[in-house]
Amino acid sequence: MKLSKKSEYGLRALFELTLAHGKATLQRHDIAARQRIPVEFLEQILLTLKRAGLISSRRGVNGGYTLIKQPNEITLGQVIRLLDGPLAPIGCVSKTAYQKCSDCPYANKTRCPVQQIMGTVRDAIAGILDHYSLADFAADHPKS
Amino acid sequence: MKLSKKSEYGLRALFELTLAHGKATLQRHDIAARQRIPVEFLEQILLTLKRAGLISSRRGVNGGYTLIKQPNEITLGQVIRLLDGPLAPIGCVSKTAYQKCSDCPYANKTRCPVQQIMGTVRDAIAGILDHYSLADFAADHPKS
DNA sequence: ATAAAGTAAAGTGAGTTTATCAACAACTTA
DNA sequence: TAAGTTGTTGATAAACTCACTTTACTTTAT
Repeated sequence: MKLSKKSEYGLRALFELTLAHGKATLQRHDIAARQRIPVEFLEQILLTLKRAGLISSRRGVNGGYTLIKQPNEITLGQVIRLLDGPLAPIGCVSKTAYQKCSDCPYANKTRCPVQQIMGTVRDAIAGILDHYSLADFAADHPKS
Repeated sequence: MKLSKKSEYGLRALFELTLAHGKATLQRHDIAARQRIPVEFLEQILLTLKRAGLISSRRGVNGGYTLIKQPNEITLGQVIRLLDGPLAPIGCVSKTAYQKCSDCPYANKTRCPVQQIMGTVRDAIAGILDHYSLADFAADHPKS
């Protein structure tokens, strides 16, 4: 049930970009310094966020990164799925990346006891994370 | 946000033991066969469940494992914590195994944006898993 | 005594996480 | 256009975790 550093850093980076949204572009070392993230690792993360169309970057002297979508259009759920994979604790209850469990004795037959409760957990997690956007994220922490 | 195989197998094993509760003791290969778990791995799991006082075992010819507590006294949350560690997605929001995040720029200062939302997630997960017992687990699947 | 069963710890191979590094491409300003 | 700054990409790798496996006991019933 763990969130990876990758996702954590990704969220922190997007938090900074949200605070700067509409005001400034941030360079990787700014983000890295403010959130204490290893720069090279951060690059990797920013790259996948860019490929996913969440942020854009400008090279050259006054370059840096900017949010490309509105903060309220990006949910934490999206971000974590992007960086960490499905939210579901177990493949067979994932809605965005369903995977049949190959070895399970209940597969394709009757309902599986584990599957049932984990489905509930998944819904709870997704319910929170898919309804919490970067805008909410930043709104809770106006200063800093 | 993943549940390990260890926890999954542990839950399945306890499910079988719950069904047999009061009726029979189960041997490791019975459990393994019914739930398709590698026997040797299962042993390891049963051992930690035993050390934690959830089950007891008898050696020798007609040995096997039995639930030692009442099914409604064991929650899935307990089991998963035992086998997988804290439910919290991030150490600094765990209630049973709190860990200060060393590198976080918000540590000890103001509230951390990530910490806040992850706290909510933790509460949701724990809320479900700590109120769902083996008894509920088995009640939902009377036959099989 | 012996065979069935559980106990315990260490080992293993594959994969993931968390980075680091180097070379390159592109952009900006002077 | 040259110099300098920044982003892009891919390779590499240490450390760790996962999911078992192996090996070597110890206990118990018959």
